[in-house]
Amino acid sequence: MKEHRPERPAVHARAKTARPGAADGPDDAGGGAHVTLQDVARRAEVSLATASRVLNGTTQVRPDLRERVLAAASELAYAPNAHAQALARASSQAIGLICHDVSDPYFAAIARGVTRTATEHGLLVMLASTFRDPTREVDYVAMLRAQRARAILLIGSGFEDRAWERSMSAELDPYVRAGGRVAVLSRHRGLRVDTVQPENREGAAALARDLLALGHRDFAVLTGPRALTTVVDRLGGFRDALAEAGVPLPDDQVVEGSFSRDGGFAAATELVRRGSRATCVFALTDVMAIGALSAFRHHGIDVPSQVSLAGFDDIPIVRDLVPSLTTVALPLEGMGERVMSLALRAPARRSRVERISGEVVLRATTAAPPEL
Amino acid sequence: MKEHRPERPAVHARAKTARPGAADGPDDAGGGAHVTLQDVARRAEVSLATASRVLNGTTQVRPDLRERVLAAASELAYAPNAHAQALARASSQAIGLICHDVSDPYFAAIARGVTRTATEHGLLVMLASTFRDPTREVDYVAMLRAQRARAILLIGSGFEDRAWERSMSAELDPYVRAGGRVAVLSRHRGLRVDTVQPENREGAAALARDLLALGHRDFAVLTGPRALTTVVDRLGGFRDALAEAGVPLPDDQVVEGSFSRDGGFAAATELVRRGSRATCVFALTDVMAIGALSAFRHHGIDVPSQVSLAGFDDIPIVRDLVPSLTTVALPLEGMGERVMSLALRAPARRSRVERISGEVVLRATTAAPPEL
DNA sequence: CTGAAAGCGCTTACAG
DNA sequence: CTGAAAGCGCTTACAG
Repeated sequence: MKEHRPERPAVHARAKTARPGAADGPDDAGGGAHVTLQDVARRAEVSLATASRVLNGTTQVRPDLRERVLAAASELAYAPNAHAQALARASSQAIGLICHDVSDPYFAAIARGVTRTATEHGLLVMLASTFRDPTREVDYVAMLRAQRARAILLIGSGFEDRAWERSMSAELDPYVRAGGRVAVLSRHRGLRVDTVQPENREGAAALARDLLALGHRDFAVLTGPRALTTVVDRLGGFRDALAEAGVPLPDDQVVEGSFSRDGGFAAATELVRRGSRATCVFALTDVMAIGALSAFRHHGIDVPSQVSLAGFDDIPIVRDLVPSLTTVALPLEGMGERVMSLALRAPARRSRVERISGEVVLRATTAAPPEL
Repeated sequence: MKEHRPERPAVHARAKTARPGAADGPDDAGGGAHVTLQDVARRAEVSLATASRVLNGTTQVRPDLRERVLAAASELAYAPNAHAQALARASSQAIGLICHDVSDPYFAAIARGVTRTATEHGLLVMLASTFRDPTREVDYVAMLRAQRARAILLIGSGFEDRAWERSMSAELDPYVRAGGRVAVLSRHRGLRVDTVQPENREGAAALARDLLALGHRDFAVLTGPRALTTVVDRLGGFRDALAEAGVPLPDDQVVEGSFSRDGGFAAATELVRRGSRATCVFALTDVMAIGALSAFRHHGIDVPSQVSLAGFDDIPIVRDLVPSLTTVALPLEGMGERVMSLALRAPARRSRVERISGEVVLRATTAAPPEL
């Protein structure tokens, strides 16, 4: 195909900007320049405008010209420069997805829903993992804003922190003002953006009631960082439902760990160390519950005969655990689809909130409390 | 901040291109235009060039001008247009990551390594899940090429299909010729690009030998689609090692399923249905093994006392399974870092191949075969 | 150190 | 239906 390479125009008004790896001339062996629409037009012997029209299918173009353009594009393996298109059209084909960690099954399932929906709309997903660093989260929003992403999706609990909220708003507000779309999952309403909101409080309360019905009266909770809204809601809902039944949840029965398998392991271990006499333990997320399950096993404590254990989320793997995990099921993949769809809809006068209810699923990690 | 909004120049050589949501004037309530460098320069009363220099820190700029530019940018909440930058600089800040499914723990772990490394280099990751559709894979490469992604990473087994190989090369070759970088994980060498190659064959062979040492002589294998190179290598390595020990692997003891939890469940069920008398089953991936474990349990077959089970990959969860899974451990996150790093290095004369060896980890799903 | 201006690769009203 | 040309928002040699 070398002989097909069109000549660059011999005369430029001024010298071309030198670019690394963009050598012109005969010795472009390693790293030639990209083929441009101009190249295609020249080879098809039509104007730039015509070539553009053919390739975008906007207007009618005479069949023979059309053929020539298509042939030229294919022969040159032309790929339009998305940046130039984005600039000229003032819109991009990408959306941004910010989560804490894609390798966490919870986010992975949601990301699956998001990417599938995005693909259906011909959009590309730019993925960012913050690893729970608030600063990095703000930085990513700035990058996505620079990318003129069509929408920015914030997945995962926000931080209860005024300073963070301010700097986040400082990025988000101008983005929205300029026409950007923002949708979030599991956030406090402080952000005033379209939201998909799992009913954490209600789900945890329903779980508490089912656990009480099993006969439990001594509970412990494995929580994540208190600064996360999800933690506040799930813990609050659980505690309130217990209180309604006249069952207290002593402070020393609430152990904090990170929202991870190891965090759950550590928190459960700490619980054991404290000599907890809880007959039922609620881990605020399934991922923590998995760690707790391992910790109990490690300490020779049988689940559920000695202690019952419940999680929250219903990530795919927990069905296959032995014993299978009791949890509050959330339609994770569907939630991903919902946030993406929400962000694709025209903005509303006031922010929308889609509530997602959780469903308690009693599996094998919970049973009646052991006899005294 | 409304009063700070700089006036647009009153006179244009011709009317501004009308853009949806880009209204000028007083009623830009919903969806104003983005703030541009021009706006910043005007407010700081400097030239465009100076504003650009300050914001990029390239050249020295007089301190007072510098201050003014910085102040203006911050007051206007300026975010540079990455597309314009990409166009002017002829390079972008994004890399593309193509995998089969992010929500699969195997890919999730690798994606984690990739994104972490990308972040360290200030790069954004564009993520695409193909859900194992070869056509979609080629389409994504085209999109990433259009985005002028700095690098394209292909994660996951390729397809043994001439037609697919051709169309993939048709996209990849011009991309590489134009200076794009490509690195792949688990591919056949046909693609001639930098590769991180887990030693599937050797790992499976080592596993076979350890299983033989345990006393097993009757094996079965749960495979994925034969068109995947990973399947060919793992199955081949396993079978060859058995053959070396004079142990056959009958064709009817090799059951094919999809590379997923459900595929593993189905394949194991089929094995049971066939009345297999294998004492040891090798699932080609951990994800399949998880499904198989559930299937055996479902059929009342105890692992490992009645049948031993082994997987491959060592995804994070398998340590927490009960019984914990015997497998061939691959440094998944590290592999993600390696592909990303490979793609960031200058291209070599001939493609590099980094071999990653797997390590057999005997856990609780394997034991000596039951007495006859 | 600073500014005017060309150029990056497209799209699209405007005038045939 | 087609082409010449402006404009999208930046960067960066070039000439002070």
